[in-house]
Amino acid sequence: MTRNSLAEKNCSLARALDVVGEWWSLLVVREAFFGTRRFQDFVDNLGIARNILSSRLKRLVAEGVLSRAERADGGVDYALTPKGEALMPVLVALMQWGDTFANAEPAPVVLTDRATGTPIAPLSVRAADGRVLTPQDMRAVPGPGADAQLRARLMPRSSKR
Amino acid sequence: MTRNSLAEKNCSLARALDVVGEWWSLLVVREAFFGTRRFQDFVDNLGIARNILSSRLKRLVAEGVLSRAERADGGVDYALTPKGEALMPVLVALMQWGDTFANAEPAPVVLTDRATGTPIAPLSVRAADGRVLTPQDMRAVPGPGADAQLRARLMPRSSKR
DNA sequence: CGGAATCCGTTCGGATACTG
DNA sequence: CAGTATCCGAACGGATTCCG
Repeated sequence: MTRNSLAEKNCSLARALDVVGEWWSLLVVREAFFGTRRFQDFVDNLGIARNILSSRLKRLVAEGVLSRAERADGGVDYALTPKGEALMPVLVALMQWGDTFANAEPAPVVLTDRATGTPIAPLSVRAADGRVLTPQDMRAVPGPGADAQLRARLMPRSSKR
Repeated sequence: MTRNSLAEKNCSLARALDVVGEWWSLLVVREAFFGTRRFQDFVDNLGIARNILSSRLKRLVAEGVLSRAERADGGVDYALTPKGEALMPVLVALMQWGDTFANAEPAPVVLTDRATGTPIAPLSVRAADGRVLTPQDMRAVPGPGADAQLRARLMPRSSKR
């Protein structure tokens, strides 16, 4: 299995990518964040092919990222579940990185704090005590779910780098 | 153009995905974070096909995410550039989400603060003043780079939701 | 060791048409 | 409106081979 093999890997990142790493998935999730709920609106706003959208929605619903509800008038609403809302940091991280490094300057969309109307802060990785960490400040260590191979790969190099 | 059309879109997220959204890209970046630098090590650690790795490395170098340097002994080193290191929040966000929602419980890898050895904090989106924001606390507004269509889509819905 | 090149099956994704 | 079904070209990705 080409893609699914990723999910089997001993890696949370691969697992996450297996769920939302497909080409349109995160765009669909972002649309949902923006308030889009109808099939047709997704099509119009994203310019996505209908069969692909159908496939992505199905997958996201199956994974519990979106909920699907038929309305009284026959329409169908897709909305983010808590699991889907938990993807916010992922979206924000990607958007901010895109704005900073991969864009032709002017940000098309700005996320603001509803209370103050001011833009949100740049995401930063922090220690448990709140200190902002750089990549050099961090270290990857085997967790409880690490297999032997992974453990061997992460432990030995004491502080080489 | 199938994929490239994404990059043309008026959306930082799409731009970011165009660069690091391909199937192996973020895994490669994560490996680089873990200290992997040699072609063969990427192959061994990720189980990626050599031609695909070659393609991804080339792209990431071209995009300025990785640097490529030939060493005295003829070997080649790939390392993260600042632009690549700036992807850390993206990786962390995905890993944490995967750990929390898409995994069979035990985290295979734990990122720790090198100074204290304790796990890093969960990522959270914050307002400019540091308050933690929920998705409901946020609002997407058109930025300076928004086109007419996007502007029309983001403005009108005053506070509906 | 670090690729480039080729082969080949699978999948992706757009377009279109059809259904309820 | 919300899909489903089909077609088809393009891309992906693995395996293998060859090379400096």
